[in-house]
Amino acid sequence: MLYTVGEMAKKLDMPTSTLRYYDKEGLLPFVERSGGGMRMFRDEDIEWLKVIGCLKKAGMKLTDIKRFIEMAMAGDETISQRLDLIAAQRKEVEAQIQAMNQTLATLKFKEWYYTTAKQDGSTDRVRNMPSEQIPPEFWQVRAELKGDTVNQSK
Amino acid sequence: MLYTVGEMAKKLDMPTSTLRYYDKEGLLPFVERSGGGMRMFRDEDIEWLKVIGCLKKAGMKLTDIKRFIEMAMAGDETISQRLDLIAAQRKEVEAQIQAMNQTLATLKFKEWYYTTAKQDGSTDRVRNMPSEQIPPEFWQVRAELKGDTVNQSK
DNA sequence: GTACAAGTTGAAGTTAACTTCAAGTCAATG
DNA sequence: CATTGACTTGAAGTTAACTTCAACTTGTAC
Repeated sequence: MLYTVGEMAKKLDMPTSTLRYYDKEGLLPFVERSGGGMRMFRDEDIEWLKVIGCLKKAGMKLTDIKRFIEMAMAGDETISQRLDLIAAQRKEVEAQIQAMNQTLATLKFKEWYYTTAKQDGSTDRVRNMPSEQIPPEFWQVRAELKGDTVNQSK
Repeated sequence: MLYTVGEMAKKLDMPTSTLRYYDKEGLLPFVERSGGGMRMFRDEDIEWLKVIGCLKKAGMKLTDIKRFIEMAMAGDETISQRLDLIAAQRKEVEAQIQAMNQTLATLKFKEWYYTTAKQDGSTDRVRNMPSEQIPPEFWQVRAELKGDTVNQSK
């Protein structure tokens, strides 16, 4: 089955302009052309585009994704490099998730903070609250926000 | 304790240009000025800057962060709005973490894929491998990449 | 009081990843 | 074979969040 750029865009739920842009940037060396010069996507190209989407979500720049695609086009001699790149990116994403969890912890503290303040009708009490009155799961986050040093695990 | 923009930048490990930019954009209405017009940061401003950093990591735009800061400056009447904003952002971050985990799953599949291909010296076998020979934890991800419909839990 | 590092401002430049536009071509339909 | 909607291209425009620059001022150290 062959698809025009518009059909492929609909399948992947993205604008045609993005597909054309990716092609222009060299990310889609696998798309063929009709006699009249139109892009013809194959079914298996969907998988490539989904991989591109994954790498993008992982935070890779288009130029780096391009290099990955070029490696893949080069064939089996690049398998090891591709593995390295994917493994590095996996570690990257794991680090990002860790960072996001830290951000989440801070937001949860702030949510508790404003929930408490809302009950009081004022931030006065919660702002100056001593640690003993604060749920333990927030101790770490609050200390970091305030710049206090806190007991390190050791 | 008072700090100049340079001292504060060092404390927060960010360029002075960013602090000045944030100030220009109205994110730092709390910084005072010396007689000669220099920004004087207080210790408690560090906390505000860390909160701004948290909201930025959470994916908020500077204009929205500005609105939050303005609310905080307005005082206790805005507690409820601030709570709503933080709670919404917390949900946002939870969704982002979920999405990141999906991306991670795809990368892990790809890592297995290229590890297998590397052992074979070719992608041929793994590319056409039937599901039975693939570790079950990758079935879902591979099916989504290929666009296959897979058994939904129901 | 002079040097000089560090501060100030407004304006312009940068970057990535698109999007929009204009002018023209292709292909399916009746 | 004419219409029309979807396609083509290169070029220019957009956006957010900064960074850099130039010209000038402030504050501290000697």
